[in-house]
Amino acid sequence: MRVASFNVNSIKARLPRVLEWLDDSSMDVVLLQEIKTVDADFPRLEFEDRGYQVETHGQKTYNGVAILSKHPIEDVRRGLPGDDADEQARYIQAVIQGLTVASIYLPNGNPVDAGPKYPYKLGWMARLRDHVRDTLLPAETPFVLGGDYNICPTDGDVYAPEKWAEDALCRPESRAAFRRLLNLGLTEAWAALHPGREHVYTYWDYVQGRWQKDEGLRIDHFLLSPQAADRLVACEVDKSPRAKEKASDHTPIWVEIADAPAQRQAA
DNA sequence: ATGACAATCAGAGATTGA
Repeated sequence: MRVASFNVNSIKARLPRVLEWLDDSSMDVVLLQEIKTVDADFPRLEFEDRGYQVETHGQKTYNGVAILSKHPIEDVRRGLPGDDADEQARYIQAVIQGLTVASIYLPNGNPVDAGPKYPYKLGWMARLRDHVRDTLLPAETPFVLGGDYNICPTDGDVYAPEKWAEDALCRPESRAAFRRLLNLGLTEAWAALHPGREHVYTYWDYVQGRWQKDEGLRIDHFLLSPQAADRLVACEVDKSPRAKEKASDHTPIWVEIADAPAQRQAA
């Protein structure tokens, strides 16, 4: 099963781009971030016409996540547990053919020095870790958490690390929180399959020809449970959508998860 | 230090993003 993650930076502004990419790629499941619309205004018919089921967790103007799937979607959960007062739509989870998937839009966190945004980011990461530790891992089932993590795990994931050292995407506290998540026993799919490979990006700012100069950041990731990691066969970044007119500033990343092995017969 | 660019809401310009 192929699962992609794509921060579209507004599903309405990006609809033709996303549809043409869906037609060209062969994804079973697509995790979207920054749909920037409420559920009622999500263009679901266009996706249903292409054979995708649609589940959204939207919000007016900002954030918003969604799951598209060619297979039935079960047990949908909206919102990250741990703070009932948090109204930002950044997490949706579901089960598809026995695989738990989540679409994650982790807070950006800038500015670091002032205001609530950086504490909110670190708090959100702590809540995600709690959810993984207390609910997802104990189930001992395969899961993939895909999305825009707004974290550059290492300096090799940044075009100019010295310029970004104090940014919320690169700060030591941000990277430590990301490692704490991995240290629960998760596998970061790209890093696992492309060890040592640097300067492969999933985001390029619109300004100053960043795309043309390949000055980007790797901030979109897939984190896999042990049961999913055992079945991981591929993880790739598809740069082609970023080159188009009216592109998102992100490009899709996808993983291929092998079918579950047949149950071993009792002796 | 600012703005480079894109999107939203609104119907101009502020806010957000990474």
